[in-house]
Amino acid sequence: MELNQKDKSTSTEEKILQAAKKVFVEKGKSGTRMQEIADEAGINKSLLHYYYRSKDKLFGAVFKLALSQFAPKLIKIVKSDKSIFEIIESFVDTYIDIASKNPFIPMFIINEFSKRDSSFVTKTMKNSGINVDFFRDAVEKGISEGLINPVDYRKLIINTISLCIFPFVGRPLLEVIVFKDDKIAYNEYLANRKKEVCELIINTIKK
Amino acid sequence: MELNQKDKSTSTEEKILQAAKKVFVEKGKSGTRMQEIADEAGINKSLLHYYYRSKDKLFGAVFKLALSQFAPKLIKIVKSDKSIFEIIESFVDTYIDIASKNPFIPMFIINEFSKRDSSFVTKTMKNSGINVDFFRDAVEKGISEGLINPVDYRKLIINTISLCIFPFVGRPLLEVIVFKDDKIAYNEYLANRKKEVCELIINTIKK
DNA sequence: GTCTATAAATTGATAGAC
DNA sequence: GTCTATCAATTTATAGAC
Repeated sequence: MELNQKDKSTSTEEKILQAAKKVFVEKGKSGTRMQEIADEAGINKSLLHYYYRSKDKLFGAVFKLALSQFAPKLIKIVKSDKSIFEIIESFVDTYIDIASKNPFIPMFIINEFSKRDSSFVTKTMKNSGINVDFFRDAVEKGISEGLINPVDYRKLIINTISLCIFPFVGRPLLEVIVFKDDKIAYNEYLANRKKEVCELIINTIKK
Repeated sequence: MELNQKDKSTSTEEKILQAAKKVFVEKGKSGTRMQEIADEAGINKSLLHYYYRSKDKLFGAVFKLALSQFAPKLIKIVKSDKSIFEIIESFVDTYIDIASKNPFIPMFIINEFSKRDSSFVTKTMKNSGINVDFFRDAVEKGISEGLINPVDYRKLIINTISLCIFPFVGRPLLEVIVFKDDKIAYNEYLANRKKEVCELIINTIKK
């Protein structure tokens, strides 16, 4: 019995969570209707409340799940004792990999953050384990060892994230304006993005 | 009489538009209540329908207004016959200037685009006059004149926009994670952003 | 043009049968 | 655990007085 319940992939609770994730990520919190989540999950609307009590709590579970697809792997990379070059390469590689498989999550997270107060952002980030101090240490180590030029670690991480995230967050704009509805061209561009971002960022710090 | 109506800054129609802009930009289309716009404008809710018929039409007017704060100036810069160096510098300078005065507009535009279908994006962009071909021409001119290295104009414009837009779109994240709620540090960073982005981009193309 | 009152539809949430 | 029925509150939109 308990073993069967551990098979969460088919449990109602899990079906709801996955359906909620799909709809919330696509339409945002305020644009989502509980009925649409129930339809997506193929179950009765009452069950949403039975398992998650309220829309707010269900949204909270979805947001946490979305964040957990990115945070742990990226934190591990930044915390490693590899060189700053390897950390940046690995960070860019992993970020673009995950985002390619979940292209709407970056916009979802960033947009919902911008619609809530900063205490929500602070609390959520603290819980996720994200901390820029490890990145700062890796940069300072690279500087003191003479590997890279002196550089502001904050500018470095912001530039790196900017270049990684924008192709996903700005996808609708890029597809129309830059790639003129040629989705193949956009995907080819994405495929080369890792190398391009790494080279650009490394060039700004290498001696 | 007609002269007084031309003074739109105090007309009811204009008061509604400005109030709607404030609320829509802050909360998004689905998160906005007509009552809140009326309260913000200090007028009766019925007047919103009297002047704009529906929430949808009012939103359309706001979106057009928001886009018009960025598009015309940027189009003019890209269309000019200046060198690609000057175009990039002027583009970055102007974008960050406008965004600094309207820090929530970039997120508003990009988010509402991502929540509608691509035909809406295509139609809106066509109406705005935005066209990447002028930028392509300026880049190719720079290449043929031997000013810059051969470079993909699409990558160039995407990298430029990425670096310009992210400090605004990702502001809640940056303030908390990178600047640890030190809003002064964030503003100092923003003040130096123009120079930083220009140098970074120019470095990727100059011989 | 501006207001009050209210219609008409939607939506989050609960009660209760099975 | 899952369903039907329904409540209570909200929200867009309109009718009509002034």
